[in-house]
Amino acid sequence: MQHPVPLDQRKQQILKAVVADYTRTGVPVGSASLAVHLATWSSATIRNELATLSEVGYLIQPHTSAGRMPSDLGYRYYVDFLMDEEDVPPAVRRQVDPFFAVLPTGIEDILEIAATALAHAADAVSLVTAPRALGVRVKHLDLVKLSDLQALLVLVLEGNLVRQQALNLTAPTDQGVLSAIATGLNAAVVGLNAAGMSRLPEVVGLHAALERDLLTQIIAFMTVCDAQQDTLILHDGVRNLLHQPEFGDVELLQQVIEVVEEERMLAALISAADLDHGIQIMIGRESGMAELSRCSLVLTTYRAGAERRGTIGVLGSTRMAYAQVGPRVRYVAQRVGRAVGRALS
Amino acid sequence: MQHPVPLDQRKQQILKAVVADYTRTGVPVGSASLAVHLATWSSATIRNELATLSEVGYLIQPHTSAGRMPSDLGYRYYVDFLMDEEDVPPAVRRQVDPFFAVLPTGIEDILEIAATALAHAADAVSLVTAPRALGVRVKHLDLVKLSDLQALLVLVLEGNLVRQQALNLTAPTDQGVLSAIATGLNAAVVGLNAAGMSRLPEVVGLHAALERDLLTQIIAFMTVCDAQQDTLILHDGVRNLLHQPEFGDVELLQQVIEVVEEERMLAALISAADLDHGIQIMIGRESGMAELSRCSLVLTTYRAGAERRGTIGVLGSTRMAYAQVGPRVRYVAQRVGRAVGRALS
DNA sequence: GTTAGCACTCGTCAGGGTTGAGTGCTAAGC
DNA sequence: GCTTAGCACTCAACCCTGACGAGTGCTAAC
Repeated sequence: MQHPVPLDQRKQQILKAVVADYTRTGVPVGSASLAVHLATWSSATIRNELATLSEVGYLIQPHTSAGRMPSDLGYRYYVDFLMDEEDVPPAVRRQVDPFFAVLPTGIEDILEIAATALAHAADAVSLVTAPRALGVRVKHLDLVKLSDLQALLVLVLEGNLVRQQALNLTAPTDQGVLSAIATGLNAAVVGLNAAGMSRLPEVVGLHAALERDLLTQIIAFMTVCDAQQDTLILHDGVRNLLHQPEFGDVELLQQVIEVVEEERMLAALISAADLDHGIQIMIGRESGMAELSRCSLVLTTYRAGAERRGTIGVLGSTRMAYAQVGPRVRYVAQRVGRAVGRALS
Repeated sequence: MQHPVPLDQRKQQILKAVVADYTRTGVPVGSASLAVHLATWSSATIRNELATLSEVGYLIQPHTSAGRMPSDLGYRYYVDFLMDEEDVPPAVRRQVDPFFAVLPTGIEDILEIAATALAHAADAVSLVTAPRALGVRVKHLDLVKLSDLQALLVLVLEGNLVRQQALNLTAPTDQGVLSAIATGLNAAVVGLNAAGMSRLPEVVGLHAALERDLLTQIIAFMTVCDAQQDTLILHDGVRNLLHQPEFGDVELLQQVIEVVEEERMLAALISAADLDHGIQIMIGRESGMAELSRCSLVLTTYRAGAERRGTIGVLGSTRMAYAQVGPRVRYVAQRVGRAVGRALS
């Protein structure tokens, strides 16, 4: 980010008032209505200041005889220096909490609930990624006979993520043998991740050949699991975009929905976020995606158990109430983290 | 359905032409343009016939000096008596098939892929439900220690659906005992559904009390699984609605998207479908949902393995190309059935 | 430095006339 | 008796116009 143009006290106050007004009404705001709120100065004075703020690029004017609205840069200045975050109102808490009151069985359920809750709370499109479990370790495994030459692998991963996969058998094998192999493998692989498993010493014993073969398939499957987890992104709340005047243009709406429905694009977007600083706000073109030039993203991480983390956030109009949305995203993130942590024990 | 008003050959031909034209252009069609396609009669003759078709309710006129468009009833007549289903073109097959070429691991993955594939193939919103597995039987179960007073139940159900749930233990129990109990339970419950399990004879033995308690929890969980499965509905392709002129009105779009995003409403819709007859087409208000009065549904079932079935279909504008959509839904349904069947072995 | 006053700009909206697609009706033709 | 050419009529869509008003920039006075 470039060094922002410094603003004196009054210009800051005016910029803040413009953001507040425009966020509320969606209509470019003029000097007269500002003069009502900021009774200290006349509309003429404010007009002069507005002109300066336009010159330095914090405000834009759709046409000469229109009021001003904040530019991406103006919002950036607002978010960085002027915004007073608002507490999450009790009404919203009461709306969110019930979602997490019923304890769902699987992680995926929690994430889906989180998406719905956040969409409601922030009145925007919510985005939720699965908690990253890269290189996660095995807690337990089991083999169930499917047919003569197929067995179902059931993996319980650290964090109680359960994954299943059909494995091929090199020779007809009955359930007794499979159970024996499962017991043997359990003793060997518990606590290992894919990398650790590939460094295991040679297997010996009665069913060594079969066991070796299965182990290879298991390692391959775990690698696939690792890769898949990154791309799971849930979303909800597309309906929330529709009642906003800026999306009255169907063209624009279409572009945004296309991005939201295309998981690849969302993944790119979310991985571009720099989430080391608690909350990341990407305003308008800052996301680097032309389709989202009129949209902003507010993202944060949730932590579940020992530092396993996923991303959660919202995508909405640039004209969103940043002062409200940030805290709400954090609030839901905290709830999700707790729920996921609990589900993973 | 009421008895439709019978139509003579020429009226049928004209109605069919109106549907074809209107589906293609989205603009009410006039007698002159029909006279080009149906060169046998002059525009005046066609005009007389159009008047009759309007009188009996098969066509409607947005205003006096406009052309005609099919009413819900008109589409119903078309679909029931006039429509010639079109083969799924090779281009569409080539578009759908790759989705099912990579064999995904879980049922949920297949369903998601199916939703995406169908959304592409039918250029509408796709809807997919999980295969019903009501009263499904247990194939295998396992218990993994989580903490002193908690164990993770891993259930492999018939059809290789894997479900997990944390269970409470009445006393601290270690993995060895849990494994022993799991082995014992496996012997007892394999092949039983929830109902069968509740009729099991009293358990006796070393860990009888604990085992009884766990069994109760397992039965409760299976009942929950049964209920949940019905409500899982995936959708994709909301973007496809946006480029259709009838959804240029954001109001309308909003209502439709609200229904699509609300799983309860979708569930009600799908359960209302009468799917004994291969494919079910609900036109406009036939769905009984006011929000969807300008939409149609084309639904069918897919079969996976031994008669386990889910629902798959599309939701689109009433002005959809029924002759193309039906076969495409069936085509994807068949692919999904095959894929699910294979995944369930 | 601030502000009242004023001329100016430009989007929005309502009114009015024109256009053209499409109709219903009638009377003539086969 | 069915078909069709002709014609008057209807009405949405479009464009043009002028009034309106929100909002500006500039200037001069305080």
